[in-house]
Amino acid sequence: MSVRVRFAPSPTGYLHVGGARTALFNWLYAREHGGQFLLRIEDTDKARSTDESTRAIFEGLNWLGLNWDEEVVYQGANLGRHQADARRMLDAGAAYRCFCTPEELDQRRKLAAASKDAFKYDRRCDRLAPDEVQRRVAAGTPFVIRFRVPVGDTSWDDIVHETISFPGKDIEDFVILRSDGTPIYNMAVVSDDIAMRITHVMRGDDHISNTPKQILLYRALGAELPRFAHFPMIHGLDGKKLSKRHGATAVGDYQHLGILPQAMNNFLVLLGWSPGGDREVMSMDEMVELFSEKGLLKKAAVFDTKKLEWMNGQHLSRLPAAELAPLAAPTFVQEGLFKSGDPFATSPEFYKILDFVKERCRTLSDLARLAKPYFTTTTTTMAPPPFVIDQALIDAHLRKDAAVTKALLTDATSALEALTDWTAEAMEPAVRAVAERHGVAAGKVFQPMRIALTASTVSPGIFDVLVQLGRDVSVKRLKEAAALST
RNA sequence: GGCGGUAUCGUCUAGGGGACUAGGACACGGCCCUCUCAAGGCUGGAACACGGGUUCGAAUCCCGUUACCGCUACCA
Repeated sequence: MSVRVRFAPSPTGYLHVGGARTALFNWLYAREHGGQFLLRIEDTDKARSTDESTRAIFEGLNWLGLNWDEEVVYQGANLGRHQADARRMLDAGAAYRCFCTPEELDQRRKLAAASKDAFKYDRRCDRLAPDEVQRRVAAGTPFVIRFRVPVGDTSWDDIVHETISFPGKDIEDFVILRSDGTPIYNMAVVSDDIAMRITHVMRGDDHISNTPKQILLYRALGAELPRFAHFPMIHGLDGKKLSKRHGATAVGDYQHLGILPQAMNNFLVLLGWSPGGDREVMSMDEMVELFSEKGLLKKAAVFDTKKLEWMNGQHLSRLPAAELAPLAAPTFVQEGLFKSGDPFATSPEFYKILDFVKERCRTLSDLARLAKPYFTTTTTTMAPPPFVIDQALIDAHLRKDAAVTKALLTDATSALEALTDWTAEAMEPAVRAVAERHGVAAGKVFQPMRIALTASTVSPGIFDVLVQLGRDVSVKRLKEAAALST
């Protein structure tokens, strides 16, 4: 039978990195087995669910490239089936009506807590005489439907944990249908997973204690059991469950921080899974190729953004410019370097700039910042950004030892202008000779030149910068800087 | 409290009874490269939670303890 897995988030917030990791594992598992990866929105908690969250989940998944098969299933649309399944269990005697009110239950729970006893529903309503039950139903007394947990242990062979077992005595008769007729989580999930013909239920291990209940429901419904896999949680740096306190936790946050989707996936896939050996940086294709349930880990992992950034830098510098360009374009648009849809975003000129600076970047923001000085010609939608050197940089690099710096800059410029070949090979000896003539280290010329040419203390090798900028722009900037150096 | 899960450097992890003087990566420090910053190379510090077994031999298997995490709703 073909593998069918699903990612089933509730739309109560943005797509969390933990959820994204669960989605990724499911997606990878489906790809590994040539199966289907389905998406189900668990929107049965009307109070907390929002359309905005649903959209955010779609966006997050799309950005990560975790495309799903078939139509999205909205749990709320299946209310009728959930009720029918609960009803079926009631009719078959696997469940019973419970007339205890939430207030009564709450009180009994508190009582149990006070005497340090574990609270468990005492089944009093299951002992009601049939005619009493009928009388209360006829009288319109509100009731919930409770599942009658059978005696005996419930266990399963978990894909990541191997055998997990729960004694029947520790599972209470749980509610499957509320007094307003809506299903409780476990009921809805099982009903939907059966209807969607899910073969592998793979989720966070915070669902381990739900699993025996769900297994019981499958049995009562006469359905075949799926295989279960429970992935470890992702924690913050302090070892606690990842939350807002830890800063960015939504995948969208990382997208805006300039993280590449493949780097995000690569980082996430290593939280709870290992290909074995020393393998770390992988493309999506390699992840698909390498992924296997064999490497699934049991231990909770800590989300370390430092490593994510490093990972992003690795992907950034390995990606061919043509592939990087569409991912980077939105950041350049945001930085005002060209407008959305500008053909420049797919031009060889842009690719050349990207290849020129990408190696020294960790995020897309770094990329845009470092690339800016090389936007020297008009794109089809924007004029080149104004070239201005920060006053602080001028003071620190151009006006310190102003006389010397000015002479160095002027002489270097003349030497360069005299060159017939505008190549790094021709420039280097010429500029070094200038430094030598002034009796200073070559770096004394290079750094002011760097400021002059890029308005930054950071750039690729200075002669490569000169080549990239071209003769006219280079000479112009050099002369402007020399003028500033007084 | 009850039940369940987990336990290798600060973090992600390799390891599956002898290959372990426990390997790699991030982070941190040093050195090299070098015109800056990255990248890269070399290098330093840094871990098998504890206690019992089993075994000739345990990071690896078993038991217990401890710690941490999760669940314990007419939430999902």
